[in-house]
Amino acid sequence: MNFVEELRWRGMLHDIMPGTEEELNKKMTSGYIGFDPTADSLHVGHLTQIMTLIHFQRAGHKPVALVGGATGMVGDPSGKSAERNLLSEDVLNHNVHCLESQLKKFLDFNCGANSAEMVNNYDWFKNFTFLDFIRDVGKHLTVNYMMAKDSVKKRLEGETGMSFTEFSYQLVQGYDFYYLWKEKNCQVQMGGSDQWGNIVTGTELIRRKGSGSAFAITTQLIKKADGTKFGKTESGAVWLDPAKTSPYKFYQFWLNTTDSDAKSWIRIFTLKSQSEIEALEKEHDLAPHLRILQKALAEEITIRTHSQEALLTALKTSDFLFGNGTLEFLNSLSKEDVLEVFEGLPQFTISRNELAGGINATDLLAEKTSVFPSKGEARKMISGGGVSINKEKIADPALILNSENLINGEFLVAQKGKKNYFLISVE
RNA sequence: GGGGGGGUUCCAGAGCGGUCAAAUGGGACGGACUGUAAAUCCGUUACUUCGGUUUCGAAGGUUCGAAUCCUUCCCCCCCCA
Repeated sequence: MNFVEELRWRGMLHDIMPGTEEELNKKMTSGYIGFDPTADSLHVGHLTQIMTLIHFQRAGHKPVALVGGATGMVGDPSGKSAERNLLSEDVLNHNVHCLESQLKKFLDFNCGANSAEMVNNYDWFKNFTFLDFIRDVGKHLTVNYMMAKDSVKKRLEGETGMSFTEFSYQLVQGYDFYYLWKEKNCQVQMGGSDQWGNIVTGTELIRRKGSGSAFAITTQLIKKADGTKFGKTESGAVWLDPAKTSPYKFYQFWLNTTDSDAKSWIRIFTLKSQSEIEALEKEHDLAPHLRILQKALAEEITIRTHSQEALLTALKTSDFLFGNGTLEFLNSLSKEDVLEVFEGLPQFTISRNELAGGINATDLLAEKTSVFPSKGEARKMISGGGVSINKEKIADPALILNSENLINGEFLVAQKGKKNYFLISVE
């Protein structure tokens, strides 16, 4: 199965420039996707692009991952309703390094001819002067053409306007494509569907400035069935960096997918074959409450993004927190095992003496620890029946806790709602 | 440079001298139900030692009393040149 067919049956393909598929079938081709360093980690939203590169490589082509040290300085207006804040150079550099090391995990950089490659567009922009740029690049495209782009039109029609900086973004990205086409024979650029305009600016530049041809493929933006934004949870974005989103949270994010989303996502975010997926779906429909699809999805992505060990810890933690999580179980664990189960979950320490004297629940949760931001909120939540200590609901905000409540003589387990656990240990 | 319109609690958006910690909607969080789901219903959504205390771009002022009136400043948007 060729690359484009692969994307097609997985439901990933959004738009493809005529002639692209034929070109890819002819020979090994190199193609790139750009990632702008707007943060110090990629998040799950980037996984579609990562998977696209993986499929590209598996189909025998050469994937190039571009980290936008230069484009990140400008700010892509696509999909943004307001002007962005510029990041400082230090922050950008840091972000670029973080992204590079994350991307390395997903692709094979040492497999001969179609080894993956990593580039940073800052390398070819740092010595490009403004005058050279507007003469050599800007001259080839009209403002009329640039203004017709969706990303620009929306902002012109909108309320907040758009700086010249962001208006220029498409030229900068367009030049990237031109540069890679010229220097590295990179003929295809891929990206999310919101990138179509920017990518086409590149192929246009290649046509006009280089009299060459280049191709474009965009992938579907991931949507949730309920229309809300993909990749966000209560606690913010779901990052690929385990320090920002623990593997347990990461696993949980995927496990909590709705049935209909799971059916499309398992095609997009796993490498399972068509028949494997169909078999899983059949199994899932027979017993939806077992969430076979969600589990398969969560497991494969967690392993790819983190590791087999990280998955095991995530499973163990999930099992305790949502399965047969009893106090006896916790009591039977050693201190180290308890800490492992709670790894990646919020933890607090209080002094043993303080607890020995007795602390009321409100003070403990709002003052001694920051389970709640204020006492008022802690009180309201406790009265509303939303708080448990050691798996037992407490109803009285003034309940006094002391050393006798400790599990293993070390820990208190606080729960806000059902899903939010906090470990409080004494020292 | 000239003219106009704005900045209200997480967001959108009412309020336009006291009855305003501020309508309504959304979001978020919690409860019931459940599959750690969806839908639905209910509750909470500035801080508090529950006496009060700080909020409506910022700083002053008028008033018994201001988010609401005045002055200055900062910021945003639109139009004209």
